[in-house]
Amino acid sequence: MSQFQSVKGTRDIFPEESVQWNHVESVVRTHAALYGFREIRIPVFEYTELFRRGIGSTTDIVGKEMFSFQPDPKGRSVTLRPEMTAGVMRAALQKNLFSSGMVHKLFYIGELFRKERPQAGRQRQFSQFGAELLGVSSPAAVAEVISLMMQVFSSLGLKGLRLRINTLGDGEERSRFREALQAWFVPFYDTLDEASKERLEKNPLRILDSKNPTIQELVAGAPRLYDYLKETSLQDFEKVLFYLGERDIAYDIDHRLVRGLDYYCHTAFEVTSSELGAQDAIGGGGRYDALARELGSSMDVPATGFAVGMERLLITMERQGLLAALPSDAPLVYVVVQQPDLVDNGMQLAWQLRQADISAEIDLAGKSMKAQMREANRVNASYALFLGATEYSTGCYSLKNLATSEQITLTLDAILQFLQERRAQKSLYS
RNA sequence: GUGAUUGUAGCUCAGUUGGUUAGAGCGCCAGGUUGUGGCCCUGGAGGCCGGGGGUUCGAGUCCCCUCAUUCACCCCA
Repeated sequence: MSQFQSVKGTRDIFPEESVQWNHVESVVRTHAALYGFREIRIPVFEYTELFRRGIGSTTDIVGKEMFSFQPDPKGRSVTLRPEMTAGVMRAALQKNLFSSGMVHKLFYIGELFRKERPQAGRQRQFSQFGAELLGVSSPAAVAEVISLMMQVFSSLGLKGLRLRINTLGDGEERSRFREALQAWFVPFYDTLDEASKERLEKNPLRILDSKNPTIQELVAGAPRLYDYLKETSLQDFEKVLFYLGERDIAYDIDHRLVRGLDYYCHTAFEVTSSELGAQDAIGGGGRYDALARELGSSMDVPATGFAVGMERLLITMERQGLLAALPSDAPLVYVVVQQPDLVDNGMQLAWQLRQADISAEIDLAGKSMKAQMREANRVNASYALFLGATEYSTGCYSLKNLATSEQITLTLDAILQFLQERRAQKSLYS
């Protein structure tokens, strides 16, 4: 259309929307602090090898969705982060955070990049917030992570979200199950669709959560991972469910839930929203005890984490009408100047208001008084402060409440004091 | 990567079987007595009808290509 076109799958967030993002982010920060998670910020790109090893080379993300490039002809390939977990783990290992067996609780908010075809709730650049609990892995740790995530949702006012949860067992249990599953599907090979055939080779577990109805019918009769779990794994899962129950967190056990990333084990979970289209997963996570080893660590770093898609979260909030009532960023005062020869004084006045912590705007384009008033109305200012010849000579200013049309005339000091009180009240209610 | 969808003013959209200066609502700007907005009234600015090629006396309307959008598959947050 125009010569100005953002890259496919990317978008701009203008001020009206930024208010919404800031709101969500501040709720995230507040609750993370409540649980003792502290923020980590890591690079937007990493060596490609990190993701290949961390996420798994059989996954679509690594196979075909990474933005990779070579910054220097002889250098190593690097990749725009398609997810956060591998990077967070790398950072922790690099800093040797676990030398004394410590536990680290970290959260993040940041942009990710995946070269997928854009559609509703899916972009090539998107944002997630999430948390990683590193250094210990236990049902208690899983419960902490899930309840942080769910508490953010409920604090934002979200309703009707569905938490699905499952256990994937440990590596050994999973590989026995995997073989059994493969063997079971072989006789039905010809009835499988293309995608499932490929999965049968690479990652048979993922056939379980196929969207294809005929595949789903087939899956109903397939072996269940549960039957391959040892007592300790089952008890581990039961304990997670126990904690969730204690905290009044509703969940559905879903045996077909298989997370797409290779590093998960034991508990895996996903939160979906019926408000979204086909891309209905708003957040997900699980335990990934083996990730550190996969990345080459010589010691075990058991861990649990979750990630939530900001865009999908905001879409859901929008559909539930949760974005309308957010506090506005409108100025408290709009300074209205009567005559051109008073604009310098007006500028000074606006500056004085701001010095007193009162948000103030003033016309910068030499507009008529009527236009200035319209502008004051348009930016939704609470008050108009008039500066004309009378005010200039008397030192008393007229302040108009734009909602009630009431107008008072006071000295500048009195007005500053009045507005500071109003500002305090305003922030109390917003 | 596959399949479909849409592309006309800042925004949401109309544009009849192809036919003279392409429209509406909202928004924007300016007026409606001299120092005061929101409502109302009047006027105004703003579109090579996504881009390129073709058919035709003539195309926003038909055909092809291209770019972009949206939705679904795949996969995932």
